[in-house]
Order: sequence, then structure tokens, then C-alpha cells
Amino acid sequence: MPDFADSVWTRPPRTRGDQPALTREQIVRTAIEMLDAEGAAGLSMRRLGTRLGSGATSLYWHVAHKDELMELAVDEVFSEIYVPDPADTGWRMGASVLANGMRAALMRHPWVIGQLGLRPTIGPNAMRMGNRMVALFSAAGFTGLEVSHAAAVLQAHAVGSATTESAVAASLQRSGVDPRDMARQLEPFLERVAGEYPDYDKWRRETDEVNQDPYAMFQAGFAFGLERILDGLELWLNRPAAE
Amino acid sequence: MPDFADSVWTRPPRTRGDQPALTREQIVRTAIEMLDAEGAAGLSMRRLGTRLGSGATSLYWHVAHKDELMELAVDEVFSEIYVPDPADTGWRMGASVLANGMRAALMRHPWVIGQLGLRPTIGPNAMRMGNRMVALFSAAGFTGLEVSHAAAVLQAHAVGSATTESAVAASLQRSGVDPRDMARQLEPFLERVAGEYPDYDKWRRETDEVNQDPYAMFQAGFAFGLERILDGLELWLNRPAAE
DNA sequence: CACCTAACTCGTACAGTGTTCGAGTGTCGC
DNA sequence: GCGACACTCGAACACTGTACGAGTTAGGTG
Repeated sequence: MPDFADSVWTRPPRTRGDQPALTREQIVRTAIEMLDAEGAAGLSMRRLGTRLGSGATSLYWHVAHKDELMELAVDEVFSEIYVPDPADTGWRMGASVLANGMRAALMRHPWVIGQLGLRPTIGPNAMRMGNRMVALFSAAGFTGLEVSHAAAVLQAHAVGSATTESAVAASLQRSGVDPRDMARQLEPFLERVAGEYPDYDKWRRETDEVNQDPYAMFQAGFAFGLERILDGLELWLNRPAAE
Repeated sequence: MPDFADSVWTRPPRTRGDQPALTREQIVRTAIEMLDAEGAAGLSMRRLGTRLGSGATSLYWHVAHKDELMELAVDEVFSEIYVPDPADTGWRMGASVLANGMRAALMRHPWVIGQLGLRPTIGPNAMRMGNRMVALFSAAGFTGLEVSHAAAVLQAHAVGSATTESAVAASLQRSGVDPRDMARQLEPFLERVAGEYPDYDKWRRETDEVNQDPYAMFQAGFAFGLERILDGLELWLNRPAAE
């Protein structure tokens, strides 16, 4: 029996008729709060329990394991991502809004990134998003598997970009360095190893001045890549029929 | 002091003149073997120690914490990624080889994906790769920040695609389902929720027959996206000077 | 030769983790 | 009143990363 069919999403949450003190929604909600505040390493069932004013093991009535709780939390984050209706904006604008929204959600909840590679995301909110993505890219003119390929390339851009950016963000936050000082702090290290990476060093010296705010740079890089991807998709849609 | 400057990469490995039983290289190598075989959750310092025929705490002489060991392991994987010389192949082919190689390395060592969001990868092999990427995209005609933006969009495509694919691969492996049976196993679940995701369901029925082998589908999706991205980058390089 | 110092190894211990189990409590329908 | 169900939770188990300090070796110096 594959874990697709027998997962959180099939089993209905156990609840009583009245309102019990602990609900699955409340557990997931506060878990997300803790994850946002302290990262994946900061969430333990015991700490979550005490924060909810209950014993740690009480949570296991509402959730099978911690993994399942993480799965629920990830899907909850997916509900924050808005996929425009193609009739409203046209596909290109819609895809752009989707990609930007996905990146923003991942940066608000960076712990999600580490979860994405562990299991497929087939929760209701992820499915809802998939459904709307199909509508968006079908309306754009993609057919068959190209629909999912087009959706996948945008999703990959958002996830991949957020991965790199959140790595830097986490490091900056841990070290308490002001982002605008990062380049300065990094300089001695780069200076020391410059000889071994000549092409990189040359490029670094040329772009040094404009390269000060890392977050602005990531934002610009994401936008640049997104436009190139959308250009490439558009080119494909308008390709000569001969092919 | 940011953790950029004071990290594994600055501190030289402590060794004696002769060949001690335990070396940093050996530790990292067997750690990677265990990670490949059992995933990130399967590696513990104690198990790694016994596998090396030594006490668990002996490892802490060669490595500061487990986090540092993971950092070393990730950088070791980066050494497997080949970045072509632009003089050999031209930039488009070079970029394609790079992206495919990166995806392949991540799929060989899926545990790396979960590490990428935690800290920036500034190990020697990652730096070496960055250096060669700068050379590649500079030769292509990109200038200034566009060099890193172009490199970033390809890296994001590889990382993002590998994330989705490794999620499915992990789930398949855990459940022991034959990949070619996945669609069949998933069917009842999708059938049940079909009503809630009409666009998705319609698309699924239309593409059903061709959609059998998930790995082939991911490969095709990756290749499709990569070509669109390269098209988009090429379009940008050839843009009219007016802009 | 003795002796010292540095390079390592490792057993013990501590605080914390996810999770199981079984005993408890309350509330609802009959 | 009573049985069944819906929950809560304390104790316990096996496991984790890692600090500490004592132990072992080997090389160099007197």
C-alpha cells in the first residue's frame, strides 16, 4: 500500500461533537508559528505541547507522527499561494504572479523548503494549487504534458531561488550581521582565496559596487530569471507550426 | 563575526605527521555512503563511529559538530558536478551540461537537497564551481550582475526540479511501489477527489496514457524547462541594442 | 635513556528527542 | 445507570548530539 493512498489526507480528523480543547487546526497553526520563529530544529512535540497548554503526548491523538504534522503544516503554507485566473490577467501575468507569490510564501516560511524534498505534496491546498495551475497553463495554449512541464519550470524557479536565498538569510540571521555589511564582512575571506578562483574574483571586483544589498540582488536575480523563463515559454507557444 | 569567515573552510584539518586511523576525508566519505544509503535521518554520529570501527566521540576531534560534517559532505558532492569550459562547447551546450550534471548529482545524493536551504555553500568545491560558472556565462556575453543571474536561474532549475523529483522518488522507495505502477496505485485517490479539482482531472484524463513512467516524465519536464530557459537567455543576449 | 608535550581515542554522562502504552477522565446516547 | 467512545497525559524506552576528562600513543628534546 503506497503512502499516497494511506496518508493524512485520506483519514478524517477525529473530533468530538463539541469543541475539544485541542484541535488539529490549532496544533498546525501554532506549529507553523514556532517553525517560523525558530526553524525546523526549534519545533519539538514537547515544546509544542507545553505551548498549547497540554501534555506532549496528547498531540498524538490528533496527529499520527511528527512527520504528518509537518506535512499538514506544509500544505497549510500552500494555501497562502495565489494562482490567478487566466481570464483575469492573461497567462504571462498570471504565471508571474504565481511565481512571485510562491517565492514570497517560501521566504515567509523557510522551513518549508527543507520539507519539499522529503515527500510529494499532495495535500488539499497543494492539489487546489495544481488544479489552478493546470487551468492557467492550459489557457495559455499548452497541451498535454507541456502543461505540467510549464508549471514545473516556474515552480522549480521559485523553489530553487528560495533555497539559495533562504540559505543566505539563515546565515545572516544566525550571525546577526547586518545584510548591508555582508559584502564587507565577506571581503577578507574572498581576498584570501582570490588566487584560486580568478574568473570569479575578476567578476567580483567589477560588480562590487552594485552588489551591496544581498536581498535586492536576489530579488533582481529572481525577476531576471523569471522574465527569461516567460520569454522562453512564449517563444515556444509562438513557434512555427512546421515543427 | 559572521559564520562565513569562521567556518570549516578556514580552519585547517588537524592531522599528525603520520597516517592516523581516522581522517577527515575518510569520515566524510563514509558519511556520504551512509547518507546515500539511508538518507539524512539514517546518519548518526554513533552509527558512523561504529561503522568506522571507532568510538562515536572520536569523530569530534576531526569535525566540530554534525552540522560541519554535513557541510563537508555537501561540498564533496559539489565536486562531482562538471562545469564545461566555454571554449570547448559554446555556452549553450556548456550550460546544458552543467544543469544536467547538477540535477544528476542531486539525484545521486538526494539528502543534499535538504541541506541547501540551511546555509550558503561556500566550500572549495562550490567555489570552484562558481568560478567556472562565471567563466562560462561571461564567455556567453553576459555582463555584470547578469552573469550571476544567468547562473542562478540554471542552478535554480536544477535544484527545484531535483527537489520535486526526489520527493516522489523517496516516497516510491519508502512504499516499495514499482514506479510504473504508481499511476495505477494513485488512481483511486485521484478518482475520489476528482470533483474538487475539475481542471486537473480533465487534464489528467487526457494525458493519462503517456503519463506512466514518472522518472521519464520528470526527465522530459526538466529537459523541456531547460530548453525554454536557454531560449530565453539566448533571446536576451540577442536583444536589440535599443533597450 | 627519561621526560614532556601534542595528537588523538573513547567511556561516561547529560539534556533532549519521537513515540508507545496503559491508565485515567469526561461526556454522550441509550 | 451504564457502556462506549473521545480524548488527555505521566511514565518509560530507545535514541540523539555533544561536553568533559581521563587514557593512550608517538615524536622530539634534554
